[in-house]
Amino acid sequence: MANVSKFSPVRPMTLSCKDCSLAELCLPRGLNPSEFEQFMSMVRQRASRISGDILYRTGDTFRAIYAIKTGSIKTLVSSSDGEEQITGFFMPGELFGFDGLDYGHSCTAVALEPTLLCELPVASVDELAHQIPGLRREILRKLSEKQSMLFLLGRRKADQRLATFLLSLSTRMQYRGLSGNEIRLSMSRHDVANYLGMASETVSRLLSRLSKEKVISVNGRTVVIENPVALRARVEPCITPNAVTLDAVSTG
Amino acid sequence: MANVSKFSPVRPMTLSCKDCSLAELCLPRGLNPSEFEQFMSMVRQRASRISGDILYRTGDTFRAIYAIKTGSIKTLVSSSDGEEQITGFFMPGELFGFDGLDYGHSCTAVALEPTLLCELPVASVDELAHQIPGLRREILRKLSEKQSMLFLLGRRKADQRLATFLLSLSTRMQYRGLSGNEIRLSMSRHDVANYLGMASETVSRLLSRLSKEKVISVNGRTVVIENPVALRARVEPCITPNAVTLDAVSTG
DNA sequence: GGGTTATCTTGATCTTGGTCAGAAATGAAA
DNA sequence: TTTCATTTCTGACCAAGATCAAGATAACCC
Repeated sequence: MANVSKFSPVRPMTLSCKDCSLAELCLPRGLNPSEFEQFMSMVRQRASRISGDILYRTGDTFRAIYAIKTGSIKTLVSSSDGEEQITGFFMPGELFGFDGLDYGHSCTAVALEPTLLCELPVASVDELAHQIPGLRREILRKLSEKQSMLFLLGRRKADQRLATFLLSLSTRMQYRGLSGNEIRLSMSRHDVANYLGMASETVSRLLSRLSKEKVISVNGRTVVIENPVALRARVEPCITPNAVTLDAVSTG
Repeated sequence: MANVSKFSPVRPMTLSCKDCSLAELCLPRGLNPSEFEQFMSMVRQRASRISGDILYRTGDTFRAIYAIKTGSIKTLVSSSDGEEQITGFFMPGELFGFDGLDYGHSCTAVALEPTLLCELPVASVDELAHQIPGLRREILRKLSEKQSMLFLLGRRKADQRLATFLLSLSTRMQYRGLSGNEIRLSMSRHDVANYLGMASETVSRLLSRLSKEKVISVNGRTVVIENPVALRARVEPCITPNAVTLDAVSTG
């Protein structure tokens, strides 16, 4: 699968985190001014011109935490026989790369489209924790997010999983100031299916069904949520609002 | 569900971690002597006389990390309509309680049998990280364990999930010096099923089938692995040895 | 543009495993 | 012991969803 080419470093540019439109999103919450300065001084940029580029692979030594500026990323683990499990999708303003903070990366990170990243080089967990205390909380948040995903995969039917997924994407878009009604999926049906533990045909069928029921409208990889209330009703009988978020679920 | 009574504190006893037969197991790896002293001085004990006792609930403020001395524990999350998802089982020598290190416990922890715990009071993550650096690694390990469980629930059939579960229990028993051939399940079929995302009838049927095929023998809650090679063969075509461990999978 | 390839949709089966129901086993209480 | 409750097992049935097999679209490349 995927391209073997790597993300390329981009010259620092004049850009500062302070001026970045995503600053409110991608910076860890609760950094004080001096922490912020420190964070900023460390950020570098990397870019992938095409989709399929690999940022890091399973086993690579941990070197940095990443924030997405434009584009999107998937993280995945693979088994000995080549089977893959997608463990997370990441959108602009989201942080990832926490996987394998202890003994090298446990995931592989792949660009889903041309993508621009901000990279925060970190040599070790200790350094990370010392330099940016706010990032520690981010790790713990990811730890507790696991439960949502276990719940989703273990206890929910295919249609509920897909509805939850769409709502999650929508919520995450809203978080970065967009309406969240029109979702541009950067991943294939196959990827969605893999992530949600079902067949890609099932994803197609469920999207068609939701479309026929006027809950959403689908045009290629663009999904418009026509009736958010109805969509939410698909998951609500079972999952608490809390467990529904699914935001950036992954250890990525 | 479950008993509302709480675990009771037990007077410190003369016991020291140094003399504990589980020291090698439950102590975080890589503590230096001074860290060890510090760890030891903080440990208190709690006990549950009966099964069903609740150690902490979702929402409770985080106060301690726990190590199991005897007995076992399950951790679970529940949705608004009372549905429960078991997120982990913990056996003697295993650490748990990391869930909700940031904003209070995200799980509920319930005794599966009379259980004796060692409690390591920790007021906050910061304190934890400062006082016992080795514990930080433990948190990260749990973070990366998530992938195994996602893989298992998302990509594996019911029989593979059950086989993986049995092998995980066996491995964990071996880790504490037991043969791991004879497994005493402290949890009900219902709990196993819940954890693995299937119906309890399916667990029964699969156990019967494995028994009929002479891979295991089942007597109530005691499972003897008669043919470890055959059992391993059920999961191996698909999962890497790495992903199979499943040890104490949970955020608990 | 036209041809090629990958992705997506839809239909037709078939299998896995869930649900329902009742029997058997186990355990706890009197 | 007898009774009662809980857990477990097994069978019968059914539905969700996987798999197989074409087509239909869309993306890509010369």
